[in-house]
Amino acid sequence: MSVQERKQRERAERERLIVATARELAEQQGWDAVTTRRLAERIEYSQPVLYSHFRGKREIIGAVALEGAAELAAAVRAATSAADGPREQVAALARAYLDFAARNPAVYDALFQLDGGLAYAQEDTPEPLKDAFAALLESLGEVAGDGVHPGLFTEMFWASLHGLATLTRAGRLLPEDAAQRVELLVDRLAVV
Amino acid sequence: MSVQERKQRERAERERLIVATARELAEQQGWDAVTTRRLAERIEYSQPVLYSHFRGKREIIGAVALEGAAELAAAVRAATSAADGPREQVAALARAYLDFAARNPAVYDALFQLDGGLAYAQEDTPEPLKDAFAALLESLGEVAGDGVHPGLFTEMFWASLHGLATLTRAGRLLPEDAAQRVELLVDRLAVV
DNA sequence: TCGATTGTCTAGCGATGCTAGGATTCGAGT
DNA sequence: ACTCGAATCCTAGCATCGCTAGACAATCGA
Repeated sequence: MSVQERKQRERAERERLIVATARELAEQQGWDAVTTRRLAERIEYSQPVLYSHFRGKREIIGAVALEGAAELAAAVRAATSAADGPREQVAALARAYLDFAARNPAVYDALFQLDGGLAYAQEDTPEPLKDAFAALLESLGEVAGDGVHPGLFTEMFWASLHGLATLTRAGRLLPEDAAQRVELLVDRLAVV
Repeated sequence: MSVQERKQRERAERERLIVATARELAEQQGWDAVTTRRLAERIEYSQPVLYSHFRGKREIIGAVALEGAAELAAAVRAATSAADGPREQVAALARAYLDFAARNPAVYDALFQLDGGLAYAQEDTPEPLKDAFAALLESLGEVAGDGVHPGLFTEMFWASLHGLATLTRAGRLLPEDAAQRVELLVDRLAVV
């Protein structure tokens, strides 16, 4: 039995290597540079090995996305728990979210821009995605305001952050005033 | 001279045909289906003809984006001018914007998701893009609130709309509550 | 030690964006 | 009216993409 277990371990290890390498390559040179050939070369295996772990490139993107969702949730929770008062918590959340998007553009793309074959906003949505939304909800729900559904408010707030993140990174918004825009957004949206 | 003029006209006409066909194909089957071969076949010319009009696929996307920017600006202005009062103008603007994004997903992608090789937020930004932003600014500047820079406010509002548009269309947000989210956004962001 | 199963690789398919170079058409000048 | 040059267009091909079939080798159970 031990032999099989060792093989399973090695296989899982290789799968992590694939995901980590894909992520690394994407952050370095963008997702366009993440081709199955290059990826295979970097992990020092042949192309078909990738397909014994994932159905295709999409699933690899999806795996990076799930990894990123967990990190995003952790980053948001760390930021909010270190802040005092609802207003400051929300501001910290917004900054942490945008900071994550700016620091991990490829991961953010995998999560929200590319097709990773993941289900969103449904029952069969993977746990890390649900949890990332939950992390937002925890702080944002408290500033939704009277009579406003916390989930709906969170969705709207999240969408605003997402818009700022993507437009800024795509060069549609100048990054200089990013901080001011965040402050303005928090001031208006959060009811304290 | 007349001969040359006729040729120029025909050439311009063919360029319009390329852009219109690319847009049509993208709306029908998505941008992935817009390959140079399919596009060439639809316009009943060979592939290299495309490259005598545009540097490559990117520029074709860019051309569709510029066309879309003009339409978006017109749609926004039509909606705001038909509404009474600042609050209702902003709500109409938001609805018109999201409606445009939902009705013309491929054009919206060309504008804000794909790389059309266009410059944004700079001096050499094409006029239609500047004008689309100006259309937003005209109405949104009035509800920025005291001491808030109208341009900055418009950028933030625009980012929020963009986030709602993209997340909804990508299946990250359920479309059922779209209207509620818009109303909430307008209520919070617009100072009347 | 043998046979079967598992694991991996080489080679190749169809499709992509883009381009070189030849063929054809067309207009200008005599 | 005729020829020649230039503009115009197409055929064919390149490198690369995601993905897969089928051959080969390594490994395990008997």
